[in-house]
Order: sequence, then C-alpha cells, then structure tokens
Amino acid sequence: MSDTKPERPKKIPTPRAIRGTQDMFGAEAARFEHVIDSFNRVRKLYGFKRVEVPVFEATAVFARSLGETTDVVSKEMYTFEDRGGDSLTLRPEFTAGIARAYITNGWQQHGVLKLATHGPLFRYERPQKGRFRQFHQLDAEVIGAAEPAADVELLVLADHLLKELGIKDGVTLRLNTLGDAESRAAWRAGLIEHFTKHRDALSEDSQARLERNPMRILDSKDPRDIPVAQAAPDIDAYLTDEAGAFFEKVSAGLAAAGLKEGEHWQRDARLVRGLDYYRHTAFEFVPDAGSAWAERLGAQSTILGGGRYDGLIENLGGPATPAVGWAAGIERLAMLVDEPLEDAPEFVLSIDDNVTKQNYPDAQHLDLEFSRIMKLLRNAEISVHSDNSGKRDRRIERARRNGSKAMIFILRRVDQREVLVQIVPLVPDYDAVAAINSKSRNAVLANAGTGTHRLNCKI
RNA sequence: GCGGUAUUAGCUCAGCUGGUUAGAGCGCUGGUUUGUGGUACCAGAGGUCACGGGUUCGAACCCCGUAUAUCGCCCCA
Repeated sequence: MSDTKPERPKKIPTPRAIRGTQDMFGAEAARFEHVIDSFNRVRKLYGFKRVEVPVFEATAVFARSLGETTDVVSKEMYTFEDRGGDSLTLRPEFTAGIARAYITNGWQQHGVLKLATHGPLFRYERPQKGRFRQFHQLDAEVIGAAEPAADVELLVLADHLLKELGIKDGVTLRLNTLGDAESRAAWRAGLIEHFTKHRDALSEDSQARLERNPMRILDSKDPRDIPVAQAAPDIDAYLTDEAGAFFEKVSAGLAAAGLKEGEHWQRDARLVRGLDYYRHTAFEFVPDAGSAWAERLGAQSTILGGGRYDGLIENLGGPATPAVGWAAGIERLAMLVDEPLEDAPEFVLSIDDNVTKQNYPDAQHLDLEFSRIMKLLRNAEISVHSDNSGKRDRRIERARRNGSKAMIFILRRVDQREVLVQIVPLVPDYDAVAAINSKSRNAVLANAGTGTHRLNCKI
C-alpha cells in the first residue's frame, strides 16, 4: 500500500476456454496422436497422398455443397465477415474444400487422385461426449474414379485402419447403395408415398421430416416411427440394372479383399444420406449395441462414415467428376484405442543431493553443464530431460512413474573432461551404461566403482 | 434449438434435516526413515463450495438466473 511501490497491473479474470473446445494433455493427447500416426502409416500403404486445404473458405464452398439442408448452413456453421466484407466460413467438413481445391488448381491433370488429410473442423453444435465445436477428423478421398474398385479400396483402407488401431470386434461395417441418380430419385419418391400414406402414425418430428428430409425418417428413434419405417420399401426395388451391377462389384471387390458380407460387413438397406449428390455406395462403421465401444461413445455412435459423391464437384461449378471418400472423428477413435505407451524420455538427468561448491567448483553454472551434457546425449539420439525439483527420492519416483528407464545423478566434477555420475535404473535389468555407450561417441561412461561412473563429456 | 443431471482443494470425491473454524485419498512442498531405490511415518501449503442474485437469525445445502460439463432429443455435411 506504500506510494513508492510500483503499481501492480490489475489481475484479469482468466478467460475461459470456448464452449466445445478441448485442451488435450497426457494420455489423452497421446491417444490422439496415436490415431493420426496410425492413419498416416496405413494411408501410405494404400498410396494416398497427403493434401492440405485451408481451415476457412468462402462461405459459398460449403453453402453450395450442402445445398438444400438450410438448417445446417444457417445454424451450424461458423460463418463471419472478414474486414474486406467477404463471407467466410470455418470448414465444417473436408470434402467440399478438397473439391474446391481440385477444381481451382486443375488437379484433373493428375488423373485419379487418392488424397488423405486430417485436422480441425468447426461446427456450431451443442457439445456432448465425443461431439465438439472444434473437432478433428481423418479424411480419405478418391477423386476422378468412377469404378467400384475405388469404393472398395477406401473401404478396405478404413477397415485396415480400424484393425490397426485395435478396434476389431464389436464394430460393424454397415453398407448400402443409394443407386444412381435415377434409382435414388425413384426410391425417394417411393418413400414419400409410403410415409405420406402413414402420416398420422408418425411422430411430430417425422411429420416435419416428411417435408424437409423424408429419407431420414428411416433412422428415427421414435417408437412410433419404427414400425412405419420398417414397412417402408428398400432401395432394392428401385435400383436400375447399372446401379445394381455397381453394388454387386463393390460387394465382390470386398470379398476378394477378405471382407465378406455377413461376416465382416452387413447390408443396411436403410442407411441413407440426406444430400442428393451422394450416389451408390454409402457406409458407416458403427459399434454394436451393448458393446464396450458403444458404451464409451454414448450417443455419438458412428466412428467412420462415407460414400460416393459423384454429383458434388459439378455442384461446385467444376466438371462432372466421380468421387468417393470417408471421414472419421479422431476424438471418437481416440476414445476407443488403448493407451499407447508413454513416450517418456529414456533418461532423466538430475543433481545429487551431495553436490556442493566444494566438489563441484562451478556448481553455480550447473544449468550450463546440464545443457551441455543433454545436448551430447541428444545428438546421439538418446532422449533425456532434466528434473531438479523436490527431493531426490521423489525425483526417482516421478521418473519411474513417467516411464523413464534410468536416472543419471551428477555427483561431482572429476576434472575438465569428466563428471562423476550415479546411474539409477528404474526398470529391472536395464543396462543404462550399455544403452548410452552403444549410441554415443561423445558422452561415454566408464565404471568408477560402487555404482558410480565417470562421464566423459568434453565436447 | 428442447428436456434431464451435475459443478466442493491441482485431481478423484465425502459433506446427514439449512446450524460454530469445510473433510479424505492422491498429487505437491519440507522433515525423519530407507540407502541401487515403486518404503513407512510426521508436518505443511493449497478453498470466493462454478458465477450472479434471492429466501433465512443463519446457505456448500432451499429458490431463480448465467456459464460449463454430461445424458438424451433435434441435427448430423
């Protein structure tokens, strides 16, 4: 309160994280990274090239691609005006941005493109478990291929990825065809006719859906709707010969790759897509009801979904271009994977309690010594970090819990070139001395008796 | 956008019917013990009981609002 004291800046109330955003740390962040690492490994096996597209685009990119579903466009996108007065939107999906890039960069010149990306997406929705406003997806697309082989390759890639992540039993691939434009339109008309006939039996929600998005009545959860939906006609009755043949080839291709109907996937003749640029293949990987996966995911059940969208690129003003792709929520996948091993540094460098000014004349420069020694070890690809806080025993405990393999305590300086260290292994039978000496030429340990070693660490 | 539940220490949570100074475990800091190690004991720091109003002699507890999380609905590109 004295006048002479400089005034402290006023402490501000800490700004809160935005609703629906996440901060990830520790095991959670490790699982997240593990999903991405696995995706990158697997997509390279299939020859999918990495692509990067902007996080924001002209609003038209998404508004046009989403077309009629005005609710999504008007209420669930992060749309804003920039300083130049242009309407921009944070990407709510990958496909539209990739399609835009394909058109504006003339990527047709590369022929059939197999592309993969991942990153943050933004949707203004009410958050729930596994559902965020900034969330992250993996994405794989094949652009320019009209053949069912492309659908098959994507499906096999998806299946491979899930197995790589350890998500095997208890998750089922549900597969359907929406047919070509003609089949789809006919089925849609048939559904409308059916539902209109039973309008009075439907829930209020579904009566509204009948106007807006009649195909969605098929996956209503309202008990009043379920019998009506079950009595509705399947797509099969409306499939053209061409569309039927396409689906046959997808099915045969999957079988050839070892994915057999009934065993590895199931036909779901009621799986639908609301947008009318979707054609032919539509699929979702969904955890089985009552499985451990379903438990962990809550209401957000689909972990990977996709389909063929032959009409989209044309919708965006490009040439008619067949394409197929899928996306998967990284957060949801991360909820399902086992915790990967901690990537703790192999060694922890620390000061022994007995280091004094007498035995370590330049003890006031210990931080410089630490920098030097750690750089030598790191140059030899040995991972190490330092920890000098708290009591020695607690440091050992902390390092052990973090998953490090040994501690290196600096005891005293021997001479200009050498310091005396004590190696404390944290896991049984770990030969830390051999681990260092086999890798490092500039930081070499020599036995100095009673568990101590001389560390030659002259640069 | 609609409905339910929750929010107490850094974390996980107790806290009776509204009643004195708010509790534990873990974690953190220090000490003793141990002395090639995942020990035990002792002590300490750490709280605007989410936030803002209200009722009451008195509120962590009851009521209203807000925020966030969570469960479901709607939506799902």
